[in-house]
Amino acid sequence: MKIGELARESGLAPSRIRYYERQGLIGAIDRGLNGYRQYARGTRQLLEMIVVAQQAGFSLDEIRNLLPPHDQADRGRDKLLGALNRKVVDIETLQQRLSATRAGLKAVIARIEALPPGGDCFENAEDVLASMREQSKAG
Amino acid sequence: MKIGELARESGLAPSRIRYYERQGLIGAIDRGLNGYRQYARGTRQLLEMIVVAQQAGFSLDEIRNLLPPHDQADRGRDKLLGALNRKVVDIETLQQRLSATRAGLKAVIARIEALPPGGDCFENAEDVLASMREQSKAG
DNA sequence: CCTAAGATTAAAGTTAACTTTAAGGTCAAG
DNA sequence: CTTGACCTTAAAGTTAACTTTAATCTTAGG
Repeated sequence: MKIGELARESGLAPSRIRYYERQGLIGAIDRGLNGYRQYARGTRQLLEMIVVAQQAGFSLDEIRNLLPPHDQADRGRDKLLGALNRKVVDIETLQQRLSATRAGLKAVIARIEALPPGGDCFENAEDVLASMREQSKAG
Repeated sequence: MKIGELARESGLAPSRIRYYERQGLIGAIDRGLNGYRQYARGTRQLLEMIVVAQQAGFSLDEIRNLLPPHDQADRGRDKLLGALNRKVVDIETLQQRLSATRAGLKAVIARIEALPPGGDCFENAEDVLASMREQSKAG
């Protein structure tokens, strides 16, 4: 599979795929006699994992450390499992942060709705935000 | 309150606060006779809201549109409520995306753990990721 | 054979979100 | 009245994550 096809299938620009390669995210790629990159079937899934992780707020640098080494297959399996499990924990952390944020926002909204118009919103939001901070420490 | 004090209280660098002002995130600030910025009490909360929104994955550009105009107080109240409610929706969307991601990861982990060592991880992850994509469309 | 589509590289350009720098003005303390 | 901490600005520098450009090579089709 050449880069153009992989690009169409994954929805990523070829330049982006080459960029990820330069950044060490997808390892060394097989080359045909002409020098063209030849991708294995798994690469599309790998790219998707990268994109998913990015959407969850990970930098490419973090993702590189999260992904298994591209060479050794079996030592990679254990590292992959460890990385995936840590990633789940990271996502759970993020979820808790979002829950706290959402709860805080809802509290702020309730306060503002209960107020007579004309007051200083931020003045009244102070303790709400304080409790948000507490909550996020506890979470 | 001068910028240094606000910086200490908020944990943001003064340069960052001035940058937010240039970007229109905190509006025009009162100046003393000496030209120093004089911040109102609410500014610390405003900065915190900005940071929280950033951590939830919003760009400064999105945040600018989310925040109420800095001038009119009462028309601002309604816009603020609208913005906050939309933000809650945004957070809920993100939470759903994260849940889908987490579920997908857990499924991938279960698959890999069930495999005999030596196989091609990505090969087997294919339909798992397919179902992840379904889930995120539905969510 | 010619052409168009698609592959290659290195290097430069872009955008967001800041920080750093340079050159200065202000203010409280000794 | 000078020193040091803090403020001001405009402009330049930084980092991440890409994209664009330029110059060249390969391959498939009429």
